[in-house]
Amino acid sequence: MIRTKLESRLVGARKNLPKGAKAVLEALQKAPGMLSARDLSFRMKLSHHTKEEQSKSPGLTTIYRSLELLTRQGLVQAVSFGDQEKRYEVVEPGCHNHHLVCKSCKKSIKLRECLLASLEETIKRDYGFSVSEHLLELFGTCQSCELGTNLDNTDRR
Amino acid sequence: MIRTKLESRLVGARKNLPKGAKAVLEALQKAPGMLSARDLSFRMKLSHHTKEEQSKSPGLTTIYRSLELLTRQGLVQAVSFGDQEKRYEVVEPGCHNHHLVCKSCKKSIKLRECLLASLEETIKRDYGFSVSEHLLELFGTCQSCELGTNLDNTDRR
DNA sequence: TCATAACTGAAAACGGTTTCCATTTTCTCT
DNA sequence: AGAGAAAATGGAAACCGTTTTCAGTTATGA
Repeated sequence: MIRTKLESRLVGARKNLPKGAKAVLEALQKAPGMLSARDLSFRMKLSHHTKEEQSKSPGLTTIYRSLELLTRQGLVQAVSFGDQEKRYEVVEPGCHNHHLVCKSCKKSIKLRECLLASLEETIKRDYGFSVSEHLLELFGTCQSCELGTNLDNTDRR
Repeated sequence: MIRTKLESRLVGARKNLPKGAKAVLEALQKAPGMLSARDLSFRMKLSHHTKEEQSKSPGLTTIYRSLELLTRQGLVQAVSFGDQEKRYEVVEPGCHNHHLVCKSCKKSIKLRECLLASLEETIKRDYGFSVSEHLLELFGTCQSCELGTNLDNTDRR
């Protein structure tokens, strides 16, 4: 069977990811929240133990490339908070999340559903505009920070 | 009367803006849409005619500082589309806008009202989270691009 | 008018991301 | 298994928007 690598990826999807991308996906799955590329690189190095092993974890370039690939495949979502740095998280294939980001403890809560899905037809009606993508992140204070009961200072984005 | 410059700014608000900030605000008011800092710098230079005058238009540093000041005062809004570059636009003091950004003609339409205002109490109820800020931009295709009737190619962001 | 605070701009630093390019790994077909 | 092609990789450099630094200028208030 003649089939380019690109083609088999489209068929096999996440089965035949390059080694680097697999490693990135795994690291991202283990992570407690969203990670920047640099965070990822750091965590992946730590998860190896000997110095030799550490040198085996993918370089930043590969991490960026893998994130791009995984994002294209819909396995990972890039999240932008309006600052320079993008964060990444694993998603249900093809789905996306929005977040409540606590400005105090920096933790983020995933919204259980996309608030905009229903609004997009209203927009089509009112503005004649077909929405295909959107950016939505909410910032504020989470319950435990508001009540002062939050004892966990982990900066867990 | 003893009053620091900072204090009088808080009182006089937009009256006694520094020269650079005034110029930036004016340029932003004249602009057809959102402008990046670099766009602004470019346009401000063009709006002066002789070489000598051009050298009088504020440098990039001052532009960034002015934008920061104007944003703090609520006269200008920084808009993030999830890419590197921030764009700025004049707003009704203290208000904010969201946009429908056409991926084809790059023009953006201001939403007539904030779609989230009503949702924020739902969020408080469902998640115990108090939203104080949010990021919302919508991307897709505007009516004239969809119908193929858009003859205007101006990249007017 | 003098002293101080505010403002400005050029250049350098910065931080996240992308590109370049030479090397290594993996795949595919015999 | 082996040869040749395609894909993947990593370090260094480039990039790009933004911020900082610092020295000089301008405005303000007593």
